[in-house]
Amino acid sequence: MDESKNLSKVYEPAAVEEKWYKFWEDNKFFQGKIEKGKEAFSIVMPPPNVTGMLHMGHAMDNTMQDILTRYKRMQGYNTLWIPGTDHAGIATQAKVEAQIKKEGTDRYQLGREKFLERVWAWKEQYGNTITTQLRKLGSSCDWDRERFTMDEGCSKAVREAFVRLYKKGLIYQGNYIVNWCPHCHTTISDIEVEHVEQEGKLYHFRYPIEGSDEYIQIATTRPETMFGDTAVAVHPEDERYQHLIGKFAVLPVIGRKIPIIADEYVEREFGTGAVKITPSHDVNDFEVGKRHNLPEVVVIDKNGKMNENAGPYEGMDRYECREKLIKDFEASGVLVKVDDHTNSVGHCYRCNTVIEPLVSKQWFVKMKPLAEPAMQAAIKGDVRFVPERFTKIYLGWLENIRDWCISRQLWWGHRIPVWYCQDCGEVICETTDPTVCPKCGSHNLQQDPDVLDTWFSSGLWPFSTMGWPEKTPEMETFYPTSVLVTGRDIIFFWVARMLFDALEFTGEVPFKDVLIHGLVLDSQGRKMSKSLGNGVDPLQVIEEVGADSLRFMLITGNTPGNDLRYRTERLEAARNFANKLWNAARFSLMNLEDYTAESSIDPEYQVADKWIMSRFSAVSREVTDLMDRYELGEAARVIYEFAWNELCDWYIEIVKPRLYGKEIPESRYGAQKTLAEIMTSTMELLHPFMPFITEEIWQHLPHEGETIMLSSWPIKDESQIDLKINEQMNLTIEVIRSIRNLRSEMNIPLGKKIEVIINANSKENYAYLNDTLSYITGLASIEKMELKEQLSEKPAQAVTAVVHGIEIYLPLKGLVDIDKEIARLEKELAKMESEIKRIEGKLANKGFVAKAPAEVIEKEKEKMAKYQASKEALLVRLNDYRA
RNA sequence: GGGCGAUUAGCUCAGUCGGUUAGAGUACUUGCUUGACAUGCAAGGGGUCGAUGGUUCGAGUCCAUUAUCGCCCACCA
Repeated sequence: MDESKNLSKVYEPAAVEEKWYKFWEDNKFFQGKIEKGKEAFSIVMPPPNVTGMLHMGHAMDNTMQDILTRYKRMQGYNTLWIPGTDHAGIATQAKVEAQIKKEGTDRYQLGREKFLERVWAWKEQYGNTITTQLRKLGSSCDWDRERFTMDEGCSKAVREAFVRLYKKGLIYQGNYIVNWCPHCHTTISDIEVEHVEQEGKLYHFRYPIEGSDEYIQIATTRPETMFGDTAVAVHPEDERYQHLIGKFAVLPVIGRKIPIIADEYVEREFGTGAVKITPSHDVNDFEVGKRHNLPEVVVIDKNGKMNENAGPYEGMDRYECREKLIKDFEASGVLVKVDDHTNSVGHCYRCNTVIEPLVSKQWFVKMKPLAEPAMQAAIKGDVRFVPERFTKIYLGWLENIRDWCISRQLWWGHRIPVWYCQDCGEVICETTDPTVCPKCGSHNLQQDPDVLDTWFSSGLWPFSTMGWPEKTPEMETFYPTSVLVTGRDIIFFWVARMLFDALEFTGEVPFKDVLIHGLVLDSQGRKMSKSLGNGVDPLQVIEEVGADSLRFMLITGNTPGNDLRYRTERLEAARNFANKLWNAARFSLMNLEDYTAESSIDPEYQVADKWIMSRFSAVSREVTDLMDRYELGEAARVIYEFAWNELCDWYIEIVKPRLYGKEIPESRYGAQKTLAEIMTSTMELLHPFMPFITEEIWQHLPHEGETIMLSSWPIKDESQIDLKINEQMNLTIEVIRSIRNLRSEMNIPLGKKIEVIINANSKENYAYLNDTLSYITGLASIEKMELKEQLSEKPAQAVTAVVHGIEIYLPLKGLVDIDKEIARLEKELAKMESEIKRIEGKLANKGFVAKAPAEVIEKEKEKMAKYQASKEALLVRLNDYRA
C-alpha cells in the first residue's frame, strides 16, 4: 500500500483506474451469484453493435446502469448486470462489404459461406473493442455472462421464438408492400424509415379517356411510377368525375388501359381530385388496389432502376427516368403543369437512401395479438416508465402498429428457419433442421435465403441472455430484470418489442421499470454525429480526466428523459471535484498516519464532529431516496455539495487545529476518528458515481473488507440526525461569515489578526457560541475574542454586524468612519425591516394562519423572532452612533 | 395535422409533495503563494422564473390560453 506522503498533489486517474478495474474483474466482484433467498437486482445491458465504438450515448447509458448496479450491490442485493453485443445486421454487413469492395470483389462473387466467414473474422477482430471500452468506463458487469445476439444460446432462443410464433399463426409470409432500400438491398421495417420533409414538385398529367376526346387530369409527385398505374381513382361523390367512373383511361407511352374507379380515400380538394393508383409502389395505392382487386405492376426493380414494364425507359434509374419522362411529356402535351410541393419522403435510417415502397414476398409478424398484452402491462402498471410521460408515447405507438416485416435480404444474421420442399412446395418450420419433407418424403429441401431483422433477436435479449427457453438458474434467480436503462430513441425499436416478446414467451414483463434518458448533444445543442464531426470521444476524455470525471459530468445536472449538452466547463467542474476529493484524502491521510481504530485514548467529540456525522446521516438518507426514485443527477449534486461545502470547506477547516496540535490527545483522537469515519462513509456514498477514485481513497483509509464495491451502503439511522447540533453549527457558521464579511468590507486581509467582541444577547446563543468559540477564532483568524451573554458596555470605535440578534463588534481604533458605518447599518436595518414586514403580512393573513401546516407557521415565527432580534440590536447600535 | 419537451443569473443547467431570502457550475468584481488542494481559499455583484389569465392563505412548481425553439409521430397523391 502506498504511503500517503507519496500521493501526488493532483489526482492522476490513469494508473488508478486500470489497477482497480483489474482488481475487481480478477476477483470476480462483478459476478452475479445463483443464490436463493437473497433479493435479486438485475439489469441487461442494451447491447451495443458488436463492431461499434463507444460514444457519449453509450457512456451515459452505461454510467447510469453502473450507478444503479453498484448502489444495489452495496445495499446487499444479489446483483447481476449482463453485458453483451448485438450483431447489427445491416451495419456490420455494410462494413464488411465496404472492406471487400476495396479488394475488388463483392459478396455475390465471394458467395454466402465465404462472406459469412469474413464477417465472423471481422467480428472477432473488432468485437472486443467496445467491451474493452466499457471496462474503461468502470462498468461493473458480469463479463463471465457476456452474450452476443448470434451466439449459440441466443440463436437457439431466436429459433424457438420464430417457430412458436409461426405455429401460432403469428408469423406469416405474404406479398405485401414493403420498404425497400435500393442501396442496402433489403427490406426495412416501418420504423427504420425516416421521413424527411422535402421540397418537391407536383406534376399534373392528363390521361386520355378511352373512346372519347376527353382527358382526366391527375397529380403526382412520382411520375416515373405511372407505368405501374392500374387505375385512376376519384372520390365517389365528386361531381366533376361522376360521368367518368367506370370508364377507362389510357396510359401515355405504353397505351395500357386502366379503369377509373371511385374510392373515398381520394381527397377532392387535393390536386385535381383524381389520383393515379400504383399499387406496387405506394402504400396507400396498395390498399386501394386490394379494395378494388387491381393488378400490381412492379416497374422499379430492387436496384431502384426501371424494369421492362417501363417500356422505353427500361434500365434507367428511377430519378433519371423521372427527368426524362417530364421532358418527353412536356413535348407531347401530357404534362399540364408543375407546382411546387413539399412532402415527406421516406429515407433509410442506415444509409439515407430514399426508400422505394414495393410489393414483394416477405415474412411478417402479426402485431395486434402481441401488442394488446404489451399495452395492458403498461396500463396496469406491471411495467413503469420513468419519466412517466413515455408511457403515452409507448402506448400510442402500439395502438397504431402495423404488422412487422422481419425478413431481410442480408446474409449476416439469424437465417429464417423455414425450408421449402422443392418437389411439393411444402413449407417446413421447425426448431431442428429438417432433412426430409414430411409431406412427400423428398430430400430436396431448400432453406429460405433471408435473415431476420436484427431487432427480432434484440427483442428476446432480456431472457435469451439468461438461457431461455431452458429453465436456467439465471432465469429463476434474475428474471424478470429490475430495470431497463435506455435512450428514448429506441423505445419503439427495442423496448416495445422486448415487452411483447417477453409477455408472449415468458408470460411476464421483462423488467419492472424502464428508465429513459435523452441524448448527449454537443455544446451547441446538436446531435452528435459522424457526418457533422461534432462527436466527442469518451475514451479520449477518460484518458485526459479519468472515467470518474466523465461519469460525474454525464450524471450531474441531468434529468431523466431530457437531453444533455456536453460542455467542457462541466467536465472541468467534475475533474476539479475529483481533485478536491483527492486532496481531502491527502489531508486526511497525512493526519491519520498514527491513527488506529482502537486506542487507549478516550475520544473527545466536539460540536463539529457531531455536526458532520449528523449532516452525513441526513445526506445519505436523501441520496438514498433520490436513488430509489432514479433521480441520479440530484443524488450526485447532493453528495457534491456535502463533500465540498460541508466536509471540505467547514469540517476539515475546523478540525485542523485539533489535528495539528497534539496537546489534547483526546480531542485529536476524536477528530481523527470522526475524520476517518466521515471520509470512508463519504467515499462509500459516492462510490456508485465515481468508482475508481473512491476505491483508491477508501483503500488508503481505515476500512473493513476487500473492496469498497462490496462494502455496505452507508445509510445512517435517522436518529443520528441531530437538529440541535445543526442549528448550533449553522449559527456558528453565520457568525464566522459575518466576521469574514466585515473584514472583507474593511479591507482587513485574513492574514492580519484581529480582535472581536461578541454580545450573544441571549442565554441560548451564548451557550451555543461558547461551545464553538475556537472554530470562530480559528476560521475568522481572530487573535483576541471576547464573548459575553450580555455586554455591559459596547465598544465605541468598532464596526458592527448583527446575526440572529447576536452583535459582533470589530474594534478598529481610529479607523471607523462613523457616517459610513451608520449607512451600512441602516442598509442592514432596512433589509431586516422588509423581511419583517413580509412575514408580518403572512402571519396577519387569516387564511395563512388557518390553513397552512403548523410547522410552516412555526418556521415563519422563528424567522420573525430572529429578524426582530437583529432589528433591535441594529437600532440600539444606530442610536449609540446618532447620539 | 397530432403529441411531447424546453423557456429560471451573461452562458450551460438543477429545482421531485405548491411552503426559508429561487440554487449550482461557469463567467464577472475584490482580496489571498493560510503547512490537502490556485483543478484552490475567502468575500461580493448578478434573476419580475417566456407572456397573459386563473386556482390557492401561498405558484418557478398546479390549470387554461399564448409565443418562441427543439424533438417525435402521421398514408393526402
